[in-house]
Amino acid sequence: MPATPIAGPAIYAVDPWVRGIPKARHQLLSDDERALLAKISSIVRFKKGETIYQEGDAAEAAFNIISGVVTAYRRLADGDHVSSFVYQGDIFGLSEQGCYTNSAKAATAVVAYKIPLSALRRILEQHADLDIDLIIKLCEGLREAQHHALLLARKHAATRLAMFLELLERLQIARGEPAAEIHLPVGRSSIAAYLGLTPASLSRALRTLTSRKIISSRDLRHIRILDRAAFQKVADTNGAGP
Amino acid sequence: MPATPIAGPAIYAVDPWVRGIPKARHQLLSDDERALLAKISSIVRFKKGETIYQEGDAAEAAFNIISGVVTAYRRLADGDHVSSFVYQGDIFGLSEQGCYTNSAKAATAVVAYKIPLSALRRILEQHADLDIDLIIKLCEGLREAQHHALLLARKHAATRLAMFLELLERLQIARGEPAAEIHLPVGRSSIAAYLGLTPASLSRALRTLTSRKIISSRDLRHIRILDRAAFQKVADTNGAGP
DNA sequence: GCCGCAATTTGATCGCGATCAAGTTCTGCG
DNA sequence: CGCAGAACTTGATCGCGATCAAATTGCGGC
Repeated sequence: MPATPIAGPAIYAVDPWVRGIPKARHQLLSDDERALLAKISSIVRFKKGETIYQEGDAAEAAFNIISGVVTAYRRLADGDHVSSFVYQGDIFGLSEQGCYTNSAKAATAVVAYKIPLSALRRILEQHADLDIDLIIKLCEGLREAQHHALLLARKHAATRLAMFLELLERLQIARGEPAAEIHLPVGRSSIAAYLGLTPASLSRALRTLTSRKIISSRDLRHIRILDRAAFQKVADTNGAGP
Repeated sequence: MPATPIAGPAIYAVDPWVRGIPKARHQLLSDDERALLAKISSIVRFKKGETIYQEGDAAEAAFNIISGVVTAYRRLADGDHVSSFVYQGDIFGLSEQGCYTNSAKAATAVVAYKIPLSALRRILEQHADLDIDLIIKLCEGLREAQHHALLLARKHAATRLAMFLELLERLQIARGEPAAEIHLPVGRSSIAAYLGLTPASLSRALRTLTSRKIISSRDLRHIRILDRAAFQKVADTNGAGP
């Protein structure tokens, strides 16, 4: 009975409830676990704009962000595709057959734990608790990737933008930050690359929502939702997937 | 030092090499593990077209496909978005806070293990090996979802189609099936829903590649690649992400 | 604060996929 | 085998985002 691989995100059944006792999403690691990880990992710093690793490099370590934001992306013949914005507490450094499967660069100044893969392997073999927590993190990542695909399937630029702003707001709330205003972690072109739009189209989409008084922006990095009902309508119904 | 959640698929550093000894992707579970799972799970069957569960239902079980193909999708106001086609050996039934996060229906007749979540929890707590295997499966699923997003970021219909056919071929090879011809597991409209196209546009994209002698189709479910070089060009360079 | 460069916005035009509608083929079932 | 309904293909038109280019704004360094 040979089992076989996947055609898609075919996983799951495990989430923060898996252990019966829900953990807050932001507090997956216990103090003991943190101590353990700290012992085997070093702290590294990156300047804004610095490349952390590139697709195809030999993967020797994973990273766990202490502060700052990292952009994970793939370099394509015709420009980059941003696959995610990685925040404080998140793990990144996905590898396949010993090589990184994407590139990563610091969107802001970044401080992170650098965890050698060899050490990580050892830990995982012994520490069942950490396994579970990693599984939970993976499920979150999987859901995020699925959400990204859902977003990209939307036809209208304004809908994609609204879904993205919704996501940022949700994450801000989950992090316990004030959410009256949505903070954009990166510049327009990176957001456009995440949304599958050109910077020009993104700009127009912002303009559309702004002129309809659905959102307003204090500056390039801060957006406020003025008309929640209209906003939801744009995010939900409009711009249908075909 | 509060850690925080994600803005994307922010995971990884773990893959089938994680234990030092690579496992074939299709043989993640040892015989012991299979026996263990078999003991706690029941075998269920679904007829073609039958709904297995729906988004929002209380999640009581995960599934592991023995044979057949399942379509995982989300129901949207304006039509469905297919998030993955799930094959033999894959696990599905992703839940969040006790409810399924997507719907699933049988694309063909399906036989599957049904694994109650309560049992799965117990197993995972005790069986470290299974954890690792689940982590690997999750990483695969995550990569698939990221690939899906990459595909959906492409502008031209023909490029999306070619990337999808490439994926199917890769999976066929991984499963050890002959790959001279690509087998489509589902009908046109499901493929269109996966590609973020209308059935009409998908049909036209097929026509384009066919008339350019890049592919040929024996019938609605079998496609052959005639001109590999041209095919790669369509899949890689053309239809750039913005 | 001022300079220079990069990022963003705006404008005009074009092309591709959506849409709506009408054939055509496939499929299941008596 | 033939029928009925669904799935798929094809056609004509429209709209939105891409594209290319120019104007403007924001930002780092001094």
